[in-house]
Amino acid sequence: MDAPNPITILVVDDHPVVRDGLQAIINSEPGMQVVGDVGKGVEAVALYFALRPDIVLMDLLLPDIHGAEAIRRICEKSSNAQIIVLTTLDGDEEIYRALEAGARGYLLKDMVRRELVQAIRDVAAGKRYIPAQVGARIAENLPRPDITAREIEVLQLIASGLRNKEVAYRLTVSEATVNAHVKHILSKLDVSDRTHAVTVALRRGIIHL
Amino acid sequence: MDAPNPITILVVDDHPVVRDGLQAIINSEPGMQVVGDVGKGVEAVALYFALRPDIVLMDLLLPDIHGAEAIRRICEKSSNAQIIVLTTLDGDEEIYRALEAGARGYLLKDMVRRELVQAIRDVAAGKRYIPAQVGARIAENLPRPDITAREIEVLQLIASGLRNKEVAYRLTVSEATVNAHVKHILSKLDVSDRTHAVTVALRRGIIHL
DNA sequence: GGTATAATCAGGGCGACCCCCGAGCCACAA
DNA sequence: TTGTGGCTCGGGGGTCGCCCTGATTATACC
Repeated sequence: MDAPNPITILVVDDHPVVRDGLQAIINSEPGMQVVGDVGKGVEAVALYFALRPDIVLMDLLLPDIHGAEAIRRICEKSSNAQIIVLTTLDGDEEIYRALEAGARGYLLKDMVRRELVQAIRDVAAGKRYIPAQVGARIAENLPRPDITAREIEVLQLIASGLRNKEVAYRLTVSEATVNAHVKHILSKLDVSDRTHAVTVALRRGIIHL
Repeated sequence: MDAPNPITILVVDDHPVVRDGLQAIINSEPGMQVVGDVGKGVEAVALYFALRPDIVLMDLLLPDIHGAEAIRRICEKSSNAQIIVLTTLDGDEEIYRALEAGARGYLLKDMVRRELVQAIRDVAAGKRYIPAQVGARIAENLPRPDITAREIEVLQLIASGLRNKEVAYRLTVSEATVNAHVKHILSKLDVSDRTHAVTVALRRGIIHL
């Protein structure tokens, strides 16, 4: 054997076909090996501590909890965990949340095989792997738009078609307060109406359908 | 050999990892074999007529043209083409457009291996394969919401944050006309404001970000 | 203790949105 | 021809979104 210590990898993705694809790519590469794969977030956390892999490939859209939350739970107890995010989402907010949670790398799913292998080797070696495509996006929009948790609540309710008065009732505050939140949202997202605010927020991953 | 005539399959998906996963699943199954894979729509059409596979697995989100358009181009010249749509999208409109274009099956990407194999065998045998999850969605919302092409234009412009007056200018019509279109859109989508109309349209795949 | 920010609330004003009614033109089908 | 439906356009009126200026609490940070 040429690899005394192959890189062990845990694959987390809710699509079986993607898990198979990743296994096929990784296992055909010398020096790395998939030791487990799972489709749900909580199971991923449990499996991580059972297997202690060198690398975790983590999708963000999982059926139970958000991938960033799974990353946070892992890094909370094991700060040296090396996790690479692997997703189709390229909204700013998703990237920020994943990196904040402790991810060391970020891959978009339209990557080619070479990029995946390189990312695994880089992160396994202790480096970070942020592709130019993603890095540029972060550099562009800094400073991060500091949308408040409360503002996101309002945004989500607006997206579901509620009027300000209805949002106010739902959040048990006055309509004036909702007006203020909306004003701040429009300002922070640099748009001039609530509809555009919703589409921008969706594009950035601040809210979801 | 146990399979004198294995089912030949062309895989169309813009994600290399998904193509690898599909190959891994299919080629490990007796009686079927991937004979080609490609990531773009126009190349898929060309490759179909070069390879003449029994089955095409077609993603809808492709970098160049929409998957439904690729299906249409194939079925135009080869009406007996057997195409299975394979996508993460579950909006009504996407399903309708794909089936109208000539697709014989519709699979969501969170399927398991068994479903994929079954769908291939069914469609190769001349049957249709519409999973209950998708079939129910079609049954629910029938009759199909007949949103007009013009209304979709308006919807798309509204989603990008334009006011009715700006939409009118962009389409070189009067504001009264745009008001009428908006009224019809709200009625057909069964919502009461433009913001909700946009989110519903996004969910149904009528428009995209 | 001073500063900053988030979250809460109020009144007034203007324009946009949405609904109601009406209408004519055109293409296609029965 | 008649009918159907899409696209176009107008007036009037009520509601709502958004802006403006102001304010008080609470929390966090230095």
